Amino acid sequence: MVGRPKSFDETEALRAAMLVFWRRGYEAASCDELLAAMGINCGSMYSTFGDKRALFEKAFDLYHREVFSKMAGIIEGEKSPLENIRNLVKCWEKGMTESACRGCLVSHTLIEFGDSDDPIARRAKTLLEQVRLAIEKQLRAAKRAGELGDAVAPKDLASMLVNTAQGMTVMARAGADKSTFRGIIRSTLAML
Amino acid sequence: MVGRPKSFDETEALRAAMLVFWRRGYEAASCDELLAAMGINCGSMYSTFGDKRALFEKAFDLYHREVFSKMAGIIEGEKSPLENIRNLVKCWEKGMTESACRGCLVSHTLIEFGDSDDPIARRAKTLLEQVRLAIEKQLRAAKRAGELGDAVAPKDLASMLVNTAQGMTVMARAGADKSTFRGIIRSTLAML
DNA sequence: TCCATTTTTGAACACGCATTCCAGAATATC
DNA sequence: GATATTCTGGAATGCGTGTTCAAAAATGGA
Repeated sequence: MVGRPKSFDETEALRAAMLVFWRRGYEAASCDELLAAMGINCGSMYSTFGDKRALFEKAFDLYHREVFSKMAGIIEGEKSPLENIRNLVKCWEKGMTESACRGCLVSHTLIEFGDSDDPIARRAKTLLEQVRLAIEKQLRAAKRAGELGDAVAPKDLASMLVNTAQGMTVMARAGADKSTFRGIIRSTLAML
Repeated sequence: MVGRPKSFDETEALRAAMLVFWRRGYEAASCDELLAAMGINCGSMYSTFGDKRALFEKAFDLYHREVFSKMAGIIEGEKSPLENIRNLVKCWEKGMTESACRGCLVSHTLIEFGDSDDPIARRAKTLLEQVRLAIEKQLRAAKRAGELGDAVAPKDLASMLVNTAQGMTVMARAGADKSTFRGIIRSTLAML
């Protein structure tokens, strides 16, 4: 390989872009803002990632790998089924009270692209459904193990938990403070 | 007053615009789409409402009056405090399963304007906080009346209920079906 | 040192979309 | 019927923002 070497790390730039999309959503993230965060200029971005949309999809991939894989690991954790779900909820609390990027990129994507038949919307929907299914599976196991009352419907509860996570994205935009999130989490844990 | 009379009903046009904003959000609602729904053209719109932003604020007002006032009425209903809150949750279910415009205009507004110090964002935040407070008030009354267990924290539960409503806006964009919403509602009602 | 190759830089471009503008149309008053 | 006034239609405008492009810069190999 000959020629001028890249002056930036591709993955680091992508991560910086992901953080901007995470905070701002797709539309609101202007190229200027993205490029400033990535520390490169448009030429480099376009030759490396394609265009804004392609960059977003790669950022979405990264989010998928880093954030959702971590979540899947917690759901399929080593403790008892119910304890794993409780840990998931606690992990959400952490994300909402400690991280600078609060909320969820997937929620943003759904709000922005949800009513179109855009492929990225379908991906986001699938992702959500996978999480719901993983939670439901554990709740069923918890029920079998007697950790959960007979009256509880695993599917309903799983939908509700996913819904709670989505809600907190909006609440984060609403400027909800830490104590609000702690209250939401406390109430949620009270069901488990 | 002399001159050519308006060929459209102002309130009806505004309501049509509100429905578009409700479905699409502010940015995604193009002028073309708005004008088509309103049944007028840009000249009439600009002379009547100002510009797109002013139109949005008037639509937000209308939403505030029609949707949130109705909600406030349910919260301060005639039944017992807890029953009122249960009715509110059931009303949400109705909104998510029956209405063509699912989700909440306020949630959209928060997602789009939440991280700016835009006045419209502040209005949306205030609105949400008012609802939370109204719910909390009823939950306190319910607790005093012995309708609610001692372990329940009214503030936490109120935050959680508001959060649930916000979540369903995202879920609606995620194309969640009626049974999903019914499940969420069932799980929520199980706490009350 | 010179060439081939790839990346960087930032100004120029293109395009969509909100907005404006004005000629024409509809009404009330005189 | 003439005039003043207000509304309508749609083409034209302007602006913001994503995208392109060409020249300059940085490397390895001959």
